[in-house]
Amino acid sequence: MRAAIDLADADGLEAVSLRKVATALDVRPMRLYGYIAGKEELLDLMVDAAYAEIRATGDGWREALRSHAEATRRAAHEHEWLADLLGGRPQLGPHALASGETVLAALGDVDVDSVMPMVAAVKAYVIGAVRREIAERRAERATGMDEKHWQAALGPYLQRTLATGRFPALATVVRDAAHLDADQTFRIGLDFLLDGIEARVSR
Amino acid sequence: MRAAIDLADADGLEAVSLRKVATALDVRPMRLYGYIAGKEELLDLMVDAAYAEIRATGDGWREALRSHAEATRRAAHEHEWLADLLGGRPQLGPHALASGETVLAALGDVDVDSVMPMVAAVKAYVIGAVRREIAERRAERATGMDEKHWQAALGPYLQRTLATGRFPALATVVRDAAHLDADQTFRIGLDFLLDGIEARVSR
DNA sequence: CATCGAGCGATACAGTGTATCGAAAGATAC
DNA sequence: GTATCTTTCGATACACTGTATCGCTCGATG
Repeated sequence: MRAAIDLADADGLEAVSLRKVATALDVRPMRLYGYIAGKEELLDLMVDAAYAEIRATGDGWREALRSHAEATRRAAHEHEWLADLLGGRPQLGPHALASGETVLAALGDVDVDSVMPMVAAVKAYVIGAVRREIAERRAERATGMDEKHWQAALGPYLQRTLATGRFPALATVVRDAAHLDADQTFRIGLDFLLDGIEARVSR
Repeated sequence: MRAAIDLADADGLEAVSLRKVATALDVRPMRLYGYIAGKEELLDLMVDAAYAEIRATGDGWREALRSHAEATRRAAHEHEWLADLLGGRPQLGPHALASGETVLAALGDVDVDSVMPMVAAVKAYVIGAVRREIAERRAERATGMDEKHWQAALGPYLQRTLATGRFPALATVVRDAAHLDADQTFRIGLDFLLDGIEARVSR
């Protein structure tokens, strides 16, 4: 599993193959099946290992949810392949459960029936936000490699398409709106969600 | 692309191979490269085609965002493979842009700098929520196949793990909290988010 | 009618995950 | 100490995957 994570960190998830993991461990490929049931289980183990770093800190439900969200995002920045795997399968490994425990422990004084929807909503938001963020980062890395303004980076295609006048509202927003960076976008969306939760919970 | 969607609808995304698509079209595999650049482009085309059904309806920003979210979820229910692809790469195809246009058009009277964060947050939530929902649905289908209560469905493992006492908060929530169905969970989270947006936008 | 060019597809290559089964090694019984 | 049994191990094989290469075929042009 550690070998697989190293491979994925270096060259992405599609670089993880049982054969490469085996050679990294100086072992014959079939030997891996003595420890894992197949590749899917290996991926699950990788995700669970990543959850070891995802913990909630601070007091109160809001700070717990916020810190858990930021920790998840941080882990995905460190291991971009996590964005490909998060939410893809239910995570019930020990580290994932321990991670959930840290956030639920901080929600002790919240109505028990509200806890699940709250953390489910935050987790859903984080998964989607991180996915989009990593996807955009990869696209920037693939094309451009240096240009900061994605308008120019993703090239003539969008410019041309927006110039057709078929998407007036989209063109207006792209032209007139301030473009926030990834950190701001993530935090604003998270604040939206936490504000909405606060309004319903404390009422 | 239509052939690929049929394959994915029937047997999941991993059943989509260029060879199978080719034989479905009664064509030799290499012939496909006259129309697409590779498999990734085919997947992008599939996603863009799915976006054709994802539109925002109704008046006002809240109803636009809500309907867009529900439409996305509906599309993912009809094409479960969409959950695997959503958010994985930036979507700039014509149908995806047209989909975004319908929601942005309904946000005309919102401060232009607030528009992007609003739709980004909703899209992120939807992607994550749908992913988790489909993942859970698949897990239920794989194990059990009939049991409604996932506590029993995912078997002795969780029961045993929770019984260890290492995750007291988790155990309490699982035992005491009401378990909502997927529809309710999705809508509650979406309402959290829309409420939070409303609080910040109209202020 | 001949030549050329472009579209096409058979073949090939380097991979992938995993099933099978013979060989080796370790543990047990005498 | 030897013989049997059992468990562990790995080489090989299979059915796939996406895609590069390149010779062939066929239609259009001179």
